[in-house]
Amino acid sequence: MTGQKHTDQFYITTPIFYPNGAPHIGHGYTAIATDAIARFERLDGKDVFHLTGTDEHGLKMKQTALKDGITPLQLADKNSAQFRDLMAALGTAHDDFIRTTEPRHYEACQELWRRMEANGDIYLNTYGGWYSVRQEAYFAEDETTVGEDGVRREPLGSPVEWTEEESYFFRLSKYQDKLLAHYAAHPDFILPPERRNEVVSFVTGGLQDLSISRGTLDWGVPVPSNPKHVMYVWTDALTNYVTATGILNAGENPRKKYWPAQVHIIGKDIVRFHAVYWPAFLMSAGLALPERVFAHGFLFNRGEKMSKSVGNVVDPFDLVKAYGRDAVRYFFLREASFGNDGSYSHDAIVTRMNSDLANGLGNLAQRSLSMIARNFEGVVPAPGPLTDADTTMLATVDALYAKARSAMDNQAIKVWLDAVWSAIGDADRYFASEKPFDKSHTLERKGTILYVTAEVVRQLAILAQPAMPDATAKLLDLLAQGQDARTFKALGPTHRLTPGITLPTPSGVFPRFVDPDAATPEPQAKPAKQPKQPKAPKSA
RNA sequence: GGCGGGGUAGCUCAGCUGGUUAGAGCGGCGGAAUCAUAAUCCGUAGGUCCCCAGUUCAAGUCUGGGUCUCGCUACCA
Repeated sequence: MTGQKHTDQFYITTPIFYPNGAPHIGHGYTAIATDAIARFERLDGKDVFHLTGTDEHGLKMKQTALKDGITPLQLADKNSAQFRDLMAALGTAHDDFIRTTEPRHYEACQELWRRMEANGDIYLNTYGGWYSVRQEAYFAEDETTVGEDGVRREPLGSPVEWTEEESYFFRLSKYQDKLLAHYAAHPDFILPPERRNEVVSFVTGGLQDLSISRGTLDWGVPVPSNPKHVMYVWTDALTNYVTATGILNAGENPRKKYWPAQVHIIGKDIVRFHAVYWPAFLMSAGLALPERVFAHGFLFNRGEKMSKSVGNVVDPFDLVKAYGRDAVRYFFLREASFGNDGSYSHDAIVTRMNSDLANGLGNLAQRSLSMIARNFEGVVPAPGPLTDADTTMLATVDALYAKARSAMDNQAIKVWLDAVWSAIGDADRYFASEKPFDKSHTLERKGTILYVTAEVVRQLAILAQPAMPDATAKLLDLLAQGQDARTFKALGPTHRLTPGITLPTPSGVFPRFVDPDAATPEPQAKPAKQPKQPKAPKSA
């Protein structure tokens, strides 16, 4: 394995989301995964900078705004706020939320442009294509069809005509070999490997120069040397990662130290932009390249792609409302291997909630803590001599950090969680075989078993924090752990649970999910025809 | 067409550089236990590891062929 550099800084980004409409589950998935990674690194002692935001320029925004009778900026304001709300609902702890309509971003984009231009990589030429006046957009030839009337039309039916306009081009072709050399020298630059293969194959096939400005659009960042042109959307959008650090802006910025980023988390649909265009832009501008681009897969609703026409589009806010923030986070992170596609359904979520959370971690905590409460008046017992079973159990949980760390070196989120939950199973077996409830035990032996179990729960809770910040916080409260005792430094044999401390009255941390209606359908956003049964246990 | 992934127990999937009776979770079935949120533990379910042919003392794990499936094959954010 080839982990990342273990510096003390960790700059991680989500893609900036296109607020042309309301957020959907895919946005939520990316945000949750990125947040879990960021939290993990932060707990592991890194100086983390977690960035997210919205990408607000481009033709689509303009068209939607026009249709709604508002300005593009008004549309952006409205929808960008929804993405902020989503982050809040999911409990992400990002450090900055960037909007591409902010002045700092204009400044950075224009500076990047100037540098690429100064390096001789930008030139003016004509861009030709089939243009639809109505759509204000170009279409590839194979997207268009010639009707019986002899008129060529784009997919939505408006006529197109061959149009050529001035456009600035970026000499992408110049970077083919440099990119290939970079991929070769940094085998983990693009993960997972399947995505890397696709990119290498694409680049090997030859690169054409890229049209990076539009003269027919006014909703974007103006080209410095020619304000009649606006930067093409990817030139604008990708730059956000650099903007947020301030390295292309005038003045001091304590975040300048964060570039280059350790990892860009993206969906697999935008790999090329991040793994080809973006590094080429950066090379041209003389900036360092991010260490890694990690492309995750998609989550499908019961294995089917979400689509408005099928009517299985799920609102992430509804999901959080129905199952709770932590459960949704945990499910998304555990269910699918990060990088592969996965699927979700009401049944699958409920199974995870009940099996892994309520019956797993929740039950383990409850069965041990309630016995400490009853048998030791809530005071953590001092362990007596340890048996082989005790030391084995402790060794198992002590080994967890190393496993989690090496998994997360490659953003293998599921591997990390699998390891933690595997230890929960071990702890249940330990508990069942040592039987602290057995009447024949001395009080000391009983206390030892409960001590060991509570210590295991403590470490499990610390390790599970990045996935479920709320529930684990409660769990650590139940173990009377101070804030300073919750980082990964507190893992392992050197930071055992302190005997003699008094614990609060234990209470359940992971509620069982009980269907209000046995016949509850999948978590689909229903077309309004069926009256919806409230699924949230506590909603009216 | 080219390139790249996949096809393993009812379901979802692990199986690294080839090596004893092929694993986990969920579900099903049968026991045990009673600390715990009707939670937990144990046993079991007897799977042609897609098919064919090879290499090898030995292949799910390598080679060739076939088949099914998915992704990429440039300006859509």
